[in-house]
Amino acid sequence: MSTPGTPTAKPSAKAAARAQAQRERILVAAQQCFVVHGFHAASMANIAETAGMSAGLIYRYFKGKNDIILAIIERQLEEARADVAKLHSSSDLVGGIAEVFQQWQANDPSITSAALFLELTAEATRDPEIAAATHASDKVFRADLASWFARSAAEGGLGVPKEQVATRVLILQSLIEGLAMRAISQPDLTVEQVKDALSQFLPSLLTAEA
Amino acid sequence: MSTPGTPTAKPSAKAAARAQAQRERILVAAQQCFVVHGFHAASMANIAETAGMSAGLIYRYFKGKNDIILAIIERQLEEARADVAKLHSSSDLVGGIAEVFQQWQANDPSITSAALFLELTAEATRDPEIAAATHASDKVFRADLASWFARSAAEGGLGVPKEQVATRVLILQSLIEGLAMRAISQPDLTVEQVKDALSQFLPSLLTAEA
Amino acid sequence: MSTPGTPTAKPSAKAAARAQAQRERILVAAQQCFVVHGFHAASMANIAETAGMSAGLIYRYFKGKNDIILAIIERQLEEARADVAKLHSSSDLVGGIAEVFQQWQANDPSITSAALFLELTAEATRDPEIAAATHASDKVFRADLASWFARSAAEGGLGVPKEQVATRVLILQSLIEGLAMRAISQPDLTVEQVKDALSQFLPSLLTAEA
Amino acid sequence: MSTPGTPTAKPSAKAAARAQAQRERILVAAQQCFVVHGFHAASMANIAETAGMSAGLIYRYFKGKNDIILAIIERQLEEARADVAKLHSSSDLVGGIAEVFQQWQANDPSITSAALFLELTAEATRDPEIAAATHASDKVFRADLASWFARSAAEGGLGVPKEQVATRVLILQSLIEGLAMRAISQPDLTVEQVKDALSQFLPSLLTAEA
DNA sequence: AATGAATGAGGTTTCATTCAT
DNA sequence: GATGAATGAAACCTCATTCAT
Repeated sequence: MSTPGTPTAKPSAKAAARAQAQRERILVAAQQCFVVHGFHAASMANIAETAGMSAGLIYRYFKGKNDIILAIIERQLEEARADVAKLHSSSDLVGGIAEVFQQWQANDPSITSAALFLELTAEATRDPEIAAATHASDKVFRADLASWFARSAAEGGLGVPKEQVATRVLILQSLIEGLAMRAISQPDLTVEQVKDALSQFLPSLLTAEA
Repeated sequence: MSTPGTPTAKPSAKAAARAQAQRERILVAAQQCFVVHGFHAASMANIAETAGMSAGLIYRYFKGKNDIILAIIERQLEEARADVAKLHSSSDLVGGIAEVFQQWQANDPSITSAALFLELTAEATRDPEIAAATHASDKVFRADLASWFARSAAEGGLGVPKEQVATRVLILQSLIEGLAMRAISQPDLTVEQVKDALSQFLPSLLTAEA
Repeated sequence: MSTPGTPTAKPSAKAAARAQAQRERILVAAQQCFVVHGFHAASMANIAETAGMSAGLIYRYFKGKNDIILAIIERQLEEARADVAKLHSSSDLVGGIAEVFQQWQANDPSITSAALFLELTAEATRDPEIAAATHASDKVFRADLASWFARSAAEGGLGVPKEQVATRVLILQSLIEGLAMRAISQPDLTVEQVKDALSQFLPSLLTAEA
Repeated sequence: MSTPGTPTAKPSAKAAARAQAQRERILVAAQQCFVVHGFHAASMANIAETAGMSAGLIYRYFKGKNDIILAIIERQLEEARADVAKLHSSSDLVGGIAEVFQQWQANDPSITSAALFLELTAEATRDPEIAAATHASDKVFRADLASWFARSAAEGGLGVPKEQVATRVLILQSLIEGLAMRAISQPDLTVEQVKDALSQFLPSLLTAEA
């Protein structure tokens, strides 16, 4: 079936690359549409137009709308993990979180929108597939955070006592996710206020002492 | 039929009362449907059936689906304020929040569902009317909390220094709302863990000292 | 919920009657469309137009296209049984079958079209629901025929020996159904030819002797 | 002979042979798909995959889906004629028909599926091209049978009186085609029952006497 | 006041067919 | 010759909303 005389490896590799690029194009468009219209209000036609292709073509790359949502959750996990990694390295947790807050408030498309994050979590309540993906994603994310808390300072961690790790991760994560809601519900909240608040209460979470 | 010749005043008052009751019936049904199916997936037929009335009748009391959503936001404000009042009176903030968390996790219909809360907040990003209602509601709620923090202990408050109030309200509210997401994304989180965490970190928020 | 002062029985009976009438209207239109275009080629829009209603309304009375097909199979069974009953009473089997053949050939809409019958049977090969309905329907029909063969002449039957019944029913049914195909594939076949052929070979099927 | 630079005659002959082989490959795949899914439900992509080629390539050999169906009817004619020839030679008509019945019931892919046969006949009701092909095919088939009936026993025929031929062909063909429907609608019918029935009623069709 | 039948727009999805490579 | 990505039309179905009764 392959053209005789040419190695099959190269064309198929090229095709796979193109397919991957198309998937990416669709996901970017979908994320944008979901942010603007919401999961259910965003139509496939909408996504297709944003991606600059016909609606039917999307089904060559995704099984359906739900499949797109699932893929977006995975994207989100990767982004979130990258963000966490950035927080570690910067060792300026307050500044890092404040920046994320600011991006949420500005609806910065370079990170996952706060609204999308909320809607996605709500949807996990109803769609079992989304629930599974969300829970798995969340578990990995928590493990990342926990490992950072538990590692010794010499290894770039915080050296938090083991029996304290889960508790502090819980508080930190709640605080961050709560700020996602604040970014939406309290639009006149300034980054400075957030920084002030975090400066005051984060330190007690990050000390090595019990 | 009503007695002929009677003035219209009394019947109309009665009618108004009935209208209010009908609205309430619809809202209760709608809230239930929204929790189960989400805003967009919940159909008017669904709501009508849950309310035990015909679909057409709903349009006598609400202009449309959006109108119902708006009304539900108002309901939520009232409920949230009532919850805050309960927290004050009990003076056991940790226990109170933990209880709310538990209800969220169990999807207890006696309080606003966590999923509905999230979806509603997300929707505020898109619908200006909902945004306005949400922001107004949030403002009142924050004012309630702030007043409680600011009031002296003698008056049933916490006696927090005025310049500290906004900061602490921000942290507390973020924490609580973050727990709404935890209730969904981390289903194996126990109330005990939440209580432990809160017991450790809430006190510093509630002291009268700077 | 019902209008006070009026008995609920009458309106609901009326509603049920109307619903039944609508179902009938849809089934007639569907059968017509299926005959003209075939099962899959006939669109819901097509059926709706033929029935003189909007496409969406059909879904109030039928769960989907498959549901309509299933209902049509049941209709067919009833018609077929009625036809068999006619054959008994007339005691002119040859003339009766010849008439059916003529109606098949003329695509007489008053009986099930031969083409629809064939397509439906073919579909039973693929759709389990249709298979179940078809097999059940066929069983009942065969039992009707068998009972006629087995009953004594005094009771309006043929008095065929019991051990011969199944065999003869098989031959008769094959012959009749084969004529459905002849009506389509051999359009210049005349009723007279059919009558001649049946006159010659049916008698041996219908005698009481072995 | 084949010196380089020769005219295009031989290569084009080769090309034609290849084209014929490709058409055959497609037809085999199509028939298989039609049996499994039906005419309309079988997709071109499906056929292409079964044939082990790309969807686009099919259009080099066939004008479209309808063109394939037409070609399949012709195939069927050839197969059916071959089957008839087999029946003659075996001179065991009962056994031959019973075997065909068994293959129909088992959906044996080596002969035309009963379901495909039915669907195809039904389609003839609607598509004039298919009708023409079917009728022509049927005519040839009947002529084959008639010639067998009419030929003298010495010539390997049955020696049936000329004025009886058409009648008996009609009955025989109806019976056989009716068994195609029985194979589908009466799945618990056994080959033995069919053989018994045929043994009893076929002889009268095959005698040389009037 | 109340019903629920009816509509029409719009949603997701499939698929025959074309065409650049 | 061969591929398979791409399109566009059309399919089935759902639902907010209206309106005669």
